Amino acid sequence: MATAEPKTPPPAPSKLRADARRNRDKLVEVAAAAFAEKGVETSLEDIARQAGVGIGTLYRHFPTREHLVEVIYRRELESLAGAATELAEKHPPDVALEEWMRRFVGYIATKRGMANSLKILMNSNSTLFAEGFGNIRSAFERLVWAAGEKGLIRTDIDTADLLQALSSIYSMPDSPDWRERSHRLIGLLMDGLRARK
Amino acid sequence: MATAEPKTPPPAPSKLRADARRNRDKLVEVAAAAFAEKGVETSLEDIARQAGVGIGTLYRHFPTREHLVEVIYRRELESLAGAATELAEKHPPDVALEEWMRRFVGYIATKRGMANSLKILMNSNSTLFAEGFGNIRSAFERLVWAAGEKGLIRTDIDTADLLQALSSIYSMPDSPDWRERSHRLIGLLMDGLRARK
DNA sequence: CGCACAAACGGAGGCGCCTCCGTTTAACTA
DNA sequence: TAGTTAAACGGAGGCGCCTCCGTTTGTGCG
Repeated sequence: MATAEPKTPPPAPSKLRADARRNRDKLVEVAAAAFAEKGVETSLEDIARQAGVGIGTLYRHFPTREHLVEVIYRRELESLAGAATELAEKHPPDVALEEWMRRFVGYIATKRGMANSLKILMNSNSTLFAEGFGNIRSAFERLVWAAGEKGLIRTDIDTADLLQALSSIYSMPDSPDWRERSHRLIGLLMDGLRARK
Repeated sequence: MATAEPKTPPPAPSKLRADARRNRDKLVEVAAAAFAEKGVETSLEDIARQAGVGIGTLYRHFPTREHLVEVIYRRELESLAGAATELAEKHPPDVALEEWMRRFVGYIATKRGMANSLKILMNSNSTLFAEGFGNIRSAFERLVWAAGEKGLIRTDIDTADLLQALSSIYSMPDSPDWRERSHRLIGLLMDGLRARK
């Protein structure tokens, strides 16, 4: 009988009054930090408080928790894809690739425990994900290709395999030395990639 | 970081003090009715109130909402399987079969909207389901077999197919005439079963 | 400017979740 | 029957969710 209701979609992005825009941006910023630090279960009232707005304002901008999560998720995905271009400009291709992979695992590390919310989103809005993941994949492929082009890494590898290997870090139990472990793994992969076949 | 915690399992069934046993039984009874009528989202405080116990008592017996749902779910599954035997004793095999199918459909109708809670349960406790469904399947097979034995229905049908057909009612949109529709469908299936090949 | 008014704000209030702990009571013993 | 005690009770209280609506404010217009 009572299945999940669609609710009204998040408000159209443009044509907001100046104060509304300001508050919305502030909320997004605070929420991103809060989710990263304390997980998606963070109290929305806390987020509103930290953003210096009333709880009503938060709910007007993001009618459900999932709407907010979606916006943050999307933003991070975009910034990750964008980082590829930026890194490619500032570093040699292989270094750019390695650094990007580190950021990638850092990103998915954040998403542990978010699994539930993400699943709900995936069902209700699967285009978002196709799109987001597509951007990530092509950003990654550009980096790999550039490094291969310069002869810095081998060219006979399947980028999908590589991405899968990185994603599998998701299932590593979280321990204090988590970051080191993942960096070692990435180092290992890079050595493999640099090895002449 | 913050994934779903296991919590302590539901308290062992036996060796309860008399009052505890009474309260537990009453809670189960009330909860079954409430879930059936208003869905799994029903307020637990309401259930406690209706059962005439404090909310603390409810939580002592069922540390999480899922624990309570599981107990109800299991109970209903058992009673459905048990009904097969009972019906078989009181009616001709084909009538017993038809009536049982109606009950089956009525049962799964209750579970709409419960999907979420059930999924959580399935992940955490999959043996429960294997067991429960196994009982249902064999109860159903007994009925079909008995009717076939007496020559009341054909014997060349696959019970799994039939059960699947019944389950598919799950995806029928809920409308006021839902029950009639499902009964008509069952009638149709029965006619098919009775038809000499 | 100053005005009008829709847009946006914000927080009180109602509800449900869950925990904690002082009080009650069933059950066992002498 | 009275006494003891561990088991069980229950509800107050703290927190978070979300809605509703009276108040404030940005914006466009004369």
